Amino acid sequence: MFTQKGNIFEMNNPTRSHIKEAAKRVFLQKGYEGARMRDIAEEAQINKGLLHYYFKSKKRLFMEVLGEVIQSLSPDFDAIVRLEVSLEEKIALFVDLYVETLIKNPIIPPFIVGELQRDPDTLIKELSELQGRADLEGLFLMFQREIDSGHIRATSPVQAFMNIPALCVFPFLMKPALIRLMPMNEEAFNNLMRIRKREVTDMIINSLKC
Amino acid sequence: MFTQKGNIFEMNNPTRSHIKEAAKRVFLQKGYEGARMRDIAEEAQINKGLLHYYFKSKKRLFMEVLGEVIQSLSPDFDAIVRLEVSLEEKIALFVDLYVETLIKNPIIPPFIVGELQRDPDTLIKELSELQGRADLEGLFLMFQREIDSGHIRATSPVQAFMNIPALCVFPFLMKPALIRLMPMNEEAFNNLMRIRKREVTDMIINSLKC
DNA sequence: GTCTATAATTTGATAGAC
DNA sequence: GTCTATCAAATTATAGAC
Repeated sequence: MFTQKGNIFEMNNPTRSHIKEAAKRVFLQKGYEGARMRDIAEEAQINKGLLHYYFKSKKRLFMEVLGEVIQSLSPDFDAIVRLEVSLEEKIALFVDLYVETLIKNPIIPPFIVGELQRDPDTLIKELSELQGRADLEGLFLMFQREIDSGHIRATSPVQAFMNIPALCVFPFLMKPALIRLMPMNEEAFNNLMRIRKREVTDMIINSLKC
Repeated sequence: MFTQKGNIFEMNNPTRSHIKEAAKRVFLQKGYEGARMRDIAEEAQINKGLLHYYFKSKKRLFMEVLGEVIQSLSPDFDAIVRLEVSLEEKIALFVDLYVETLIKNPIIPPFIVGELQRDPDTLIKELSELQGRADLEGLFLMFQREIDSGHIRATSPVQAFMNIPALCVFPFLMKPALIRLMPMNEEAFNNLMRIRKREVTDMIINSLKC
């Protein structure tokens, strides 16, 4: 019959989704190995038995959470690719979207890095099912067009595409170190990242000049 | 009397250091939470009892391993800073050292990211005791001199110093994804990173031009 | 020092009352 | 559905023989 798993039924099941949200916070913070079912029950302010009633096992609960996290990872870069603006503006928009998304979800990067180490295949599988492969091709095509028309220098797209995430995400991975060593608070860090947008955008654009 | 903890006595205690090396491999691979004392015993090909005989507890064993990992993180950037070569060459040397170190120790970055999330204060404390603070000041001084003499544009050193690690380390954090999505093997990945050195060096130098 | 056996604790999972 | 009580398995840690 109707499974309780789909998102469509989730709103009909406030307790279930409430637990899942609590689990998401705990898993994102502590990772799969570090997270305890007890922690999740406390975070959701229910007892452990109920966790198993709704999700059967820690693994299954985690898989559902992972699915949702992956889903949320796909803000529409598509829209930017299709915009009728210059490459420079597109890059600026990419960087802006990246940094703002990271400011909203600062603990996703270390979580992804941890999962990539613990169980890469499962994570990759979930990522692949995001059907976002087409977008990537669109990106490559755009890139090639720009090279052919002489707007940018011929360069490896793999290398180039790595640079925006590298420059944007890395500071968030080092955030616990940065805020302690500077030192600075959450807000100061976010300000630094917003200022950094310009720096990153300029670097990327310069690196593509002929 | 003489404690067995110091490095001086370690060579007199081959079993102990042998266990520690095994523990290092397991902790680096699986992280503190994911590592099992049983895994470590198997890796060292001894039994669990002996682990506690030498290290008392998992926590203590981990702390010793962490200390050694942190120590190994300090290849001498100092020497490069002091070299009598142009800033451009220094940057190229930095990038080269960074990438080659990462190729030799590819699983350190995700380990550090994990620890930075799990217990940042302990990690930072260990890092601070590396007495490497002086070097950092030297780096800042060098940077400021270059700005004053007009060789590079005035820019935030915090931002600038983040860029080399970001561009070098990030691909290693994404390595499990990259080798599966391309796909490529270990050797191909390392080749890509060696080719990337030039790309990164150029980006950094360009970003500093007036 | 090294091993085997076992204790003590933690943790994921289940059973059953309400 | 939700809770309490409990179980079974896993995991860290210790005791004691050799």
